[in-house]
Amino acid sequence: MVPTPRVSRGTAPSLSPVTRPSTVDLIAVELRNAVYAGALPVGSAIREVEMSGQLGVSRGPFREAAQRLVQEGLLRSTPGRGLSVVRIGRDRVHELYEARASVETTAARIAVERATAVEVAAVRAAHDDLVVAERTEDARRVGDADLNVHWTLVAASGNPWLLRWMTTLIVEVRIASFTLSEEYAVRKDTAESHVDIVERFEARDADGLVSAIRANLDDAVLRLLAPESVEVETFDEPRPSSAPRLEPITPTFSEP
Amino acid sequence: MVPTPRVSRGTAPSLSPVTRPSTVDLIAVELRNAVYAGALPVGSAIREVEMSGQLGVSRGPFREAAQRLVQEGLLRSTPGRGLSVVRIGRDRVHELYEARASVETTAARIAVERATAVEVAAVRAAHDDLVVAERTEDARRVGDADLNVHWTLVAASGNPWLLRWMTTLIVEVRIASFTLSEEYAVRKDTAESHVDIVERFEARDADGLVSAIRANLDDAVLRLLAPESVEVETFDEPRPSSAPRLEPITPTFSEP
DNA sequence: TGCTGTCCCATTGTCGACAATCCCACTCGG
DNA sequence: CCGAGTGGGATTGTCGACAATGGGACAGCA
Repeated sequence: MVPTPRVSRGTAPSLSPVTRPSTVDLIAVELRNAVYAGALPVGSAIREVEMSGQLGVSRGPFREAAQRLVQEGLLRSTPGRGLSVVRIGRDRVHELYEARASVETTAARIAVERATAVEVAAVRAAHDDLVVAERTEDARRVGDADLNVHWTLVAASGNPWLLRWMTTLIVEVRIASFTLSEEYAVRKDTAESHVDIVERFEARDADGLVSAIRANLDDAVLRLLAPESVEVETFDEPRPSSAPRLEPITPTFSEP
Repeated sequence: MVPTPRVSRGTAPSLSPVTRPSTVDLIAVELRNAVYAGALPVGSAIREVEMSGQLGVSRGPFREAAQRLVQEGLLRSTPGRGLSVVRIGRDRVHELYEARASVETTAARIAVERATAVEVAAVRAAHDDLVVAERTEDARRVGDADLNVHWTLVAASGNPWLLRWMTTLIVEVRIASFTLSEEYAVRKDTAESHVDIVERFEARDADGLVSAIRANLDDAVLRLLAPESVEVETFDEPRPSSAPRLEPITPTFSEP
């Protein structure tokens, strides 16, 4: 599941403005998760009737939500041919990680300066999850937890722009992984260096944290581009369910 | 007019894959330009029937294009209330420029390393335009040219992610300007520091270039947040035409 | 006079339908 | 046997229509 930014009202007035997600929001989240999870294979075409049917909505709202992912660069829209999941091949990995490093290092410096105790704790917690996940040897769980550490760190910066970009980048990293592994595999991307990241962050050591992040990302690029590393674990069953099944959208009136 | 990224095939095979913009693409560009030009005032509601009518399309494609801008953060969609142009007030300017600095400085270092001669020349040309624009004393033209220098520099990095973000950031900077100036003004941003930027870039001096950019952006933030600076020029006529007029979409089969 | 409740209109959210386009399999001719 | 031409089926692109929601004006009551 892709972590999604939550609007956090900084101060606490007596009443905070109520905000509910639109149907398009819900569909977009569902779609993004589907791409992230590999339920929609990279490069594959997306049939609107089928998808919108599974979500329990008509093609109209579905197409609107899809355009959001097109803007994000996760989907591609070819005029007469419809939608398809993008590929991120070898040639683009370097640029992807340049962008990712830019966001993460900037966020790191800001977070070191301004993060609250609970935000620091959140990063630590995300790292704990990663450690637990690593024990399961489940490559996908590890990948999720890995990315979640990075996402949580960016979230700790409190910068909405960086967090928005990071939310998309996470999915693109996964797409790159899928693309390079030739058919729906998730690299077993265990990284020692995450310990450094969390420790440098807790120590509020900006330069050290940036270095740790850079090291981690460089390592990730190497693993990704390593030709058929043995460190890769492939799933015969690419998708959670054989058919790309999306949860139906129900106008949830959720209680906080 | 907002500069839009052009897909540039790096190598030159005998034939490059033909690609044409979808209708949604065209509408999105038109909408983005309208926001950028202030034709759609910040905070104002957007009436779908009116807008789509002016563009000569039905509400369907228009709504799809609008969702792209929602994803960018330029428009806001409130469930029962429809679309409106976002505001970027004092409290968010700092974060906006943090994000902008991240993109621009990263792009700068990459561009210094990898930019070709023509890309360097493009930045120089953009700067020349700025100098010319400054002579006209037209605040909006100066603003356009100013932002275009920065955009061209990011484009010179060749990184699609950075360029995509920059394309949105430019509009958000303009939105911030509109929001803070209380009704459709464009700050007269004299650009001494732009000379440094171009010179450091031409000299391929990465650190110097980054410093120049930082100085320029810090200066811009100060100008923006300076309470009612005298350096501001306000237009009584906020919009190019009194009614937000959008160019009709014609399925252009454009020749390169 | 000030507040509450109600009605109406404008606008949005959603859907189904039609036409245009594209892909694929088949057929025909060299 | 291989290529181009052709037709059918499926899918997308676009539109108009209907129901639902929200905002504002007006009337009623304390």
